[in-house]
Amino acid sequence: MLDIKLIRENPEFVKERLAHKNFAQTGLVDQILAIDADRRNLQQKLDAVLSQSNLAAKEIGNLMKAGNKTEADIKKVEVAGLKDSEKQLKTELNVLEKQQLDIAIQLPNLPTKAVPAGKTPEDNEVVREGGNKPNLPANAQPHWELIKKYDLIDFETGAKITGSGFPLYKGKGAKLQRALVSYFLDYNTQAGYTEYIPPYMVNAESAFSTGQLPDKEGQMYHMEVDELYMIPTAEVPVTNIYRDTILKETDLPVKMTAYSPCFRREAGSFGANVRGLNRVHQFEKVEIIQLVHPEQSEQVLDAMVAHVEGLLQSLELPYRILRLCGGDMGFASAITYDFEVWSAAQEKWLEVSSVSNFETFQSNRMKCRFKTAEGGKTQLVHTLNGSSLALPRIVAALLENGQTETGIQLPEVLTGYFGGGMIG
RNA sequence: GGUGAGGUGGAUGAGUGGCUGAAAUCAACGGUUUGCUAAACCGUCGUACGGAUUUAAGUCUGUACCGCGGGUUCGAAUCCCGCCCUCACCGCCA
Repeated sequence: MLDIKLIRENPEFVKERLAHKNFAQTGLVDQILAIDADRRNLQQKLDAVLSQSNLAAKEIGNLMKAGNKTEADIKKVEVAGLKDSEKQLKTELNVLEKQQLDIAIQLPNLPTKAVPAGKTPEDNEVVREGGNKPNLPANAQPHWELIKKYDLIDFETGAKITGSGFPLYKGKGAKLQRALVSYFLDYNTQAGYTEYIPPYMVNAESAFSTGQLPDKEGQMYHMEVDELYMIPTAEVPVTNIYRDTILKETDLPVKMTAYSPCFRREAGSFGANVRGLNRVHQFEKVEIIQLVHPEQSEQVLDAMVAHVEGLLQSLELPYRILRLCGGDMGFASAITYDFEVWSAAQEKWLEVSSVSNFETFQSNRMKCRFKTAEGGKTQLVHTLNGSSLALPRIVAALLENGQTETGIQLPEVLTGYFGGGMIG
């Protein structure tokens, strides 16, 4: 959520940045300003009335104590008139506050100046590429064939148990998941991230704080009976650890990592893009999250990008890093880097990580602040997060890129976790 | 699911209608003392939304908030109603 003070003080800047994000309804900015002005005006009136009745109540109390009942009764009649306008003003104020909030939550985060202009994925900027694309034999197979060949995942039975997009991992396939999760968590904790196992369902308040509600309502599984949502990412429960808190400046940065299954309805997807592991409703992911001092967030973002890049390098996968253009970025993000790995057999790039700086967008919703060491002022922290990493497409790339005549060659770094270097 | 108890500031915890935005203690922060540490002593120590003033840090000021929402009353942390949550015991269960 954008800070109303920023909108108030710099509306033209806000509009310009929203346009950069390809957000059409810049008229909302003028609307919210008008409502904000009315709201403040009304609050002043209400406060004045409340102040009067507070004073009157005190006087009545004193009169009663002095035994002057007649005077007190006269006062009471006076106050009765105030109560009516109090009630009316309160109602009006509530309406305006609600209207203001309604608009505020429709406004996406502002992109930073580093974000390239553009509307579609084609406009994303390739920051750099790394790793080597393998030379596969002519008969190289896509991962869904390899999965069958080595009996790693049973999609059909998963569909029988639950529905399509709920993979049933089996044997070495299951073990590879476990190996990857363990390796990723170790890699993250060695970099100073504290490991968590969060709840996998969250309440509406948590989903609102990180920006999933109301923007992505339809993308989450929703337990209506208990009014809970299955998490689409560990980002939601883990970031919410610090909802409604005021940290000390010395507590920053807070670095957290968590493995969780992720649940996504992805109602809109179809076609070849959903083959195999390319797009599923339930998948495993290890997430990294940081809460940092606003002055640090830019360089922390770079550090997190480097962190994820190092992880991909250790997996010996060919990858590239994209800086997303304004139009392709998420609602809550100020700047996002996407990581893609090269799927050799499908001959296309698969997104495996998304690292974002949300600046104060989430913390403003969450009311996560810190007190400065000097002056003791409270201000909003910056939040950042990224996948480190999402498993399915990593597995797809590992299988496709590692395929040989004799089996699938895994990167060296996994052999200890997997208990061997080959599948097959 | 049943029964009982309870939700007050960072923590413990007092407060049953006006003197309470809230005692006290602890923690934290600043200072004095000290060779260093500790102790002792002094001081500071909630948040949000507004307003005034200041170049600004700030200062002054209004309102709201004692789990959440509503009600009674001139006046509510305190009384009433609904909801949520926590704890204990029982039941069920990995």
